[in-house]
Amino acid sequence: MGQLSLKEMFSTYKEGNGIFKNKDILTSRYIPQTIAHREDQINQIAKTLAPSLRGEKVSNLFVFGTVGTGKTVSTNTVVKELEKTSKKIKILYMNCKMKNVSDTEYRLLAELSRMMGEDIPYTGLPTDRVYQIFFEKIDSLGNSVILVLDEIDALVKKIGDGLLYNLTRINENLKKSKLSIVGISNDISFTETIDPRVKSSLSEEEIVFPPYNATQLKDILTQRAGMAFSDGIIEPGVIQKCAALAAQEHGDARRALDLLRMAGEIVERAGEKNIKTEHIDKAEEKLDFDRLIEVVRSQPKQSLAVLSSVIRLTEDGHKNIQTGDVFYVYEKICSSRGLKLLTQRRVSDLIAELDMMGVINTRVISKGRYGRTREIRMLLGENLLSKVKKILTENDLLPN
DNA sequence: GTCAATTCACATGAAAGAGACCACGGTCTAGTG
DNA sequence: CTAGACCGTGGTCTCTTTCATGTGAATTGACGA
Repeated sequence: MGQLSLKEMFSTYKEGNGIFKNKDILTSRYIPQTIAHREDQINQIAKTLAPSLRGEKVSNLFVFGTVGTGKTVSTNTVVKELEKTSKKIKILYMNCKMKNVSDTEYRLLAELSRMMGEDIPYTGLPTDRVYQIFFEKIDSLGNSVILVLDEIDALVKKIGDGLLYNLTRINENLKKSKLSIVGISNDISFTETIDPRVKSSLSEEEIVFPPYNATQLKDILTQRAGMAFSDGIIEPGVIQKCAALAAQEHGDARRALDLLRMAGEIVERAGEKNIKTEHIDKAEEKLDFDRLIEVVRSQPKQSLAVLSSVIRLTEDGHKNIQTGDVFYVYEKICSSRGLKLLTQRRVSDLIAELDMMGVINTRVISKGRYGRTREIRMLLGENLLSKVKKILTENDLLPN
């Protein structure tokens, strides 16, 4: 690429041919002034947390709802307002899905302590020591502390409910401060998996966020699009289509916003003037594509080797691929590349992980006398497959 | 023909190990006045 | 005397292995009609 074309590219990029006024408004980081169709829920949250203004202990609160129903935004809005209103309230917000922050008890406590200004090393300390530091720090604040645990189901899945148990009982040992927990979860059935004692104390109050329907999504999109895009860019029907697609996906507003933003980016890059409905289709395709490629690219070598085995078997025309077949091919790949050979137990887990990520599709079936196994199918279409194969080639893992 | 027992090929769980990373405190060493 | 290098100990974290147990329907074989 020559100097000039780079320069040209950057300058058109900078000007962005006037599609976006403010792209940030379409990202999930953006917190809108008013949250449409969530007044009831926000009021409920506010009512539950309000006693903290008088220094009283607030009931622990559980917020449910599928992805993109505004749980996080609504909770954050209330909580931020509380913090602004009273200096006696300290908010600790933690997204439990964050990698390397909330993978373990230690890290989570350390991070929370850090939020309160305590310097804790990333590793090396005994966990009970970190507990102690955390307790003491909270008590020393002498405030109402509200701990918001977003995606709390992910936390329990990773490190169990022991931490939650300790947190719910922490008030018994606190002299000056009071701690309340706000748990946010996508998974309503999640409470069934935790210790009943934790469950009862955690869900003193519960608030459910129902999914948005298409009409509500349309309102939200219209509101945001007006601020994010330049006037007259969006052709009629685009918002409707976006809302309808997202409504199919359990009323996920985040998805809807992503679609709209991606459509805008596609139009911007193509140097066109208007967003048309077909751009939404393209956006949907591209979002899925990008996500999957990113997932594959971030996989460790062993996992890629397993994926490579599946691809190999598929391309050789095998139907009904099962774990044993994959392991057989995987063994060959490992020995020819000098890669360390994992046990079948581990490979079985890797296959399950690939399934979770949506790269392959598996189903556990029992074939009677011939055992029980996973039936494995490739999911990737032509485009994705060739891109994935490129990644495999980069890692020298493509058979032959 | 019927029905319970058997069997296969893994799935799934739990526990424990390996090796990397890190903090902390003690000891050693070289440099300084 | 002191700052910094170095070492040993004790801790966590992630990935993995080892051992153990579970699973569901095709197959088998005993039994009775």
